[in-house]
Amino acid sequence: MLVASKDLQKLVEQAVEELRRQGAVKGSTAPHVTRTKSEEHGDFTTNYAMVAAKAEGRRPRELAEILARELQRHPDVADVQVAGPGFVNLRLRPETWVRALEAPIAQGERFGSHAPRDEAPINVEFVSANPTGPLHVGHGRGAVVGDALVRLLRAAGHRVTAEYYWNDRGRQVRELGRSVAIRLRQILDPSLPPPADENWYRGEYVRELAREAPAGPAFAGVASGESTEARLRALAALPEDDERFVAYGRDRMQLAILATLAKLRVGFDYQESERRIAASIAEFYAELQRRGLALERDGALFLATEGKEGEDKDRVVRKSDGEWTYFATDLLYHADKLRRGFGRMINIWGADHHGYIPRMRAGLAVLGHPPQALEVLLVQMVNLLSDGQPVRMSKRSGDFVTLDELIDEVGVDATRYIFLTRRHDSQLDFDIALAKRKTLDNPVFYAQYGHARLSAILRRAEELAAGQVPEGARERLAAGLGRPGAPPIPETALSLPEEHRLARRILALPDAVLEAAEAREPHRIVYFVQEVSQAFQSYYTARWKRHDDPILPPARLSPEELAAWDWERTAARLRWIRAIRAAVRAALGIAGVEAPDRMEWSEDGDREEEG
RNA sequence: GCGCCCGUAGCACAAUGGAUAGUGCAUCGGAUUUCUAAUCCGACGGUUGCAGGUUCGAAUCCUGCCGGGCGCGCCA
Repeated sequence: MLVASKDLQKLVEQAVEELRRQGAVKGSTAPHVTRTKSEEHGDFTTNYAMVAAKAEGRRPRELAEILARELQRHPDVADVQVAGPGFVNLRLRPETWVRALEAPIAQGERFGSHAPRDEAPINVEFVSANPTGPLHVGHGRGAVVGDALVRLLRAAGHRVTAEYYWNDRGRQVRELGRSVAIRLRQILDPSLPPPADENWYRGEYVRELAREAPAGPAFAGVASGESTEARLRALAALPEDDERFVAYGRDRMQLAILATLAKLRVGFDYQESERRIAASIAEFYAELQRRGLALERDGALFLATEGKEGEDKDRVVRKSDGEWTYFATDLLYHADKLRRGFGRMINIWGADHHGYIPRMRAGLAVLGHPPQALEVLLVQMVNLLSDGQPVRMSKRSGDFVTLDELIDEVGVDATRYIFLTRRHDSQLDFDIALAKRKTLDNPVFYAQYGHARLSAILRRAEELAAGQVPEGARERLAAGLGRPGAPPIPETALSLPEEHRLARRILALPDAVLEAAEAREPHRIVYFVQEVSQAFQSYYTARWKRHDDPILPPARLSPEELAAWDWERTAARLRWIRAIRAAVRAALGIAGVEAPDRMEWSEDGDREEEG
């Protein structure tokens, strides 16, 4: 059946090929088919005639006429029009669209997903925040965009590994360990002055880590038996740079971060550790040095990145004090990803890291890898607002609004949905008050409400079918609800233009998934949900407003009126609603947002509140 | 100074090089005897920052300028 762009693409290609066989065209130009933007232009369009005009030595309109005549022959094609400078616009028969609704109904939440591709898997690395503190709101956006991208790529048929890279060694985690030690001492002696330097972590969470330290497994040998007080003393006696503080702080923060992400429905297939990667670092760079790709200068080791990917200088991998730089391990890590068999690496970074991209690409180029194998999506910053007013992100030194707090405040669905309402590279205003509001200006509410309404109609139809209904109504309802053995519903029973329009829209989801995955833009799926919800809500209200033509018969109808009801039309609409609901669910599933079957209306009456 | 990103309606943002540049919010006007009530319809609103260029066709690609953001450590 012809409802996806690739089907139409094939149809037009075959038409051009047929014309070539007949000698009507030379056929050296490949046609390209797209969906139309406007309904007046039909369902699909091709600009073939304009693109090919020069090579064919014909006028575009003339070519278009020839192609149109050929396309007209397909049974699913209702009509073909030549328009404007030479567009060939193609419209499918309404029955073709209605029949195609079987796909979302049969596939359910998998609708829109494509068969696995025979390609190298894609690695998507995201969040990768240092295990030195709780995640903040900005990390949340990266997490949701990354997770939605993983879901989207999988729907498009890619094999994908979702990955987290822990920077679990180096100065930052050492400072966290030291900070725990400092706070431990302060618990025992509150008059102790804080260290003079600014490097240590002063957040409240570090105090908490210190308080809970005596129970930490890292200290099993140090702090056993006796009272908490005694165990605290034993720990505080350890030197500030004791490795056990580092291990304790790091392990606790890793667990805390993963717990926050799990709450946000974000999970990983693989977690890589910098400690593990770094084990082979000396060997790795010694080899590069032997091959002349890394050079020692002034006691430091430089990678020969100058002149690659726009890099204007060589980059340090080992400092003169003998420490390896972040870049050194990062590069080794990415080389290792390629060794693990990934054809493509997509990294999601905060926008402030954009200067790092050429360096990484240049590094890969030095190693002889294609630099394009690394794709970086930069996620722009999030402005937290409440009713349009900026929310202060920093309460005091070291503290900020954490991702945990945000999720608890507005809920997982709202958090995810709102993070997906903008393209990753544009700044995002996150209005907390708006996200909680149950009004149509809250996009999360609007989308979920639309889905709940669809479910409510089906629920009501079930009730009807189970109750007292006239002769013939029960089996029509059963057909509409998709029960086995029910009589078929003729395609023509769904007849309104807006019904056909919405059918076409939801049937575009498989194409939308491919396009969004290709563009790495999960936010398009949210737009899809928004559009479908809007179209349906409009239809719903309009049907009801007319009174004479709701989807289901109103409860107040008399037995005579019920007997005269057009149950076949109702059945066709129920089937249509099941298809819409499947498409909305599938799309929300890619966003990782729940599709509720009913809305919970708050009792304290939000509508009384002033805006 | 060099490099990257961005500039679209009052605001927030869409738009594979396609046709009359869309959607939400806000504002104003209207509908509504609920199948879930908070829904819906309409109007207003644009020299796509400016000037050139490429193209049958430019918001989109190229060049220059103007304006905004960010990055340019032997930091992480």
